[in-house]
Amino acid sequence: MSNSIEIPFSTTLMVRDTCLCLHVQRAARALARLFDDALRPAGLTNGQFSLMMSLNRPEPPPMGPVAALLAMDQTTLTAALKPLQRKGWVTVMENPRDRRGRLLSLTTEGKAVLVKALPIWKSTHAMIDGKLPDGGAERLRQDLQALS
Amino acid sequence: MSNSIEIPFSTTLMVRDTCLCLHVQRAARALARLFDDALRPAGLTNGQFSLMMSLNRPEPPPMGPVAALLAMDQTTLTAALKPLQRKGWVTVMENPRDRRGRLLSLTTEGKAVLVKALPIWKSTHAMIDGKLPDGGAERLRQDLQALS
DNA sequence: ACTAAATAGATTGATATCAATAGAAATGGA
DNA sequence: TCCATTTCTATTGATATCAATCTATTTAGT
Repeated sequence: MSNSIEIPFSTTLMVRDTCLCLHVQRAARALARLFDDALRPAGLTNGQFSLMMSLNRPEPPPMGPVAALLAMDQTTLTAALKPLQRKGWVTVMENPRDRRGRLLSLTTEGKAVLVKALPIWKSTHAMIDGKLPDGGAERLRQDLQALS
Repeated sequence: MSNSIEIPFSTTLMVRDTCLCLHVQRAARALARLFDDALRPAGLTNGQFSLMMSLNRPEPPPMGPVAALLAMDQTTLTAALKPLQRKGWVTVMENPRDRRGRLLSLTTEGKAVLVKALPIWKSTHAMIDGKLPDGGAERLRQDLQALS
């Protein structure tokens, strides 16, 4: 038979070494683990920290803009809010101006958790920032933003 | 009372704008959606494509090195293999040299799926590559690797 | 050979992610 | 006002992710 079509190993190596999607997913997993480990004493994951920090605003935002800011699906946001609500750190209330919508806000306890997490974020971020050359962080942020 | 401690909004904006973890997670989600959409006709997600491509080797690798290459937890790899095994694209066999371990290999059908997916990857990757300035892709890969 | 330590994966439980779909409420046009 | 459309969110089902824990096997020290 021998009618099987194969991709040469050299092509595999090329894809592995160049695929931006793979490189970003890989870095995302590594950074998530790093921040999850660091933030664990505060009781937060990296995603929960980012979400709660994005809720620390003068006015409670609706879900749509928050999901867009985090570049996540709205259904993902709905799910991500559940554990934070259970812990009493986030409040989800009906928007009186538009009863389809919800308004998200931090509770006093939620704000206290963020206060505890902030210095951890600062030191962890400074650590990974130091792994990049001067100006590398800003360059990286711009490159990543260009992909979105 | 007013004993609630708050983080100033300016700090929130600073964290949002500078957090490399958030920027990488955000880009990871956006890129995953982009490649998932593109690869859907081939029946693969971006992660499945990367995993199967990494199995396209002369010798079937054990799980550990594959998980390390993809920077993912070994338990994640175990779970990710399940749907691919069910579809008959990947074979997981006991390593005769070390009966604790497994050897991963693509089936003929799995290789055929990869062949179908490769041109989709190429065009999609060229498209996002074009969003970066000249030399930006290589720079980005190096910056991301420095974080891992 | 025997046994303690190390290693390779699997399982469980919790959260994260998104597509597809459904529901409720607001909006706009007739 | 009425109805079709749009908008905002929730639910379901599938996969992805990791920590904690477990089993089986190999390796190393004796």
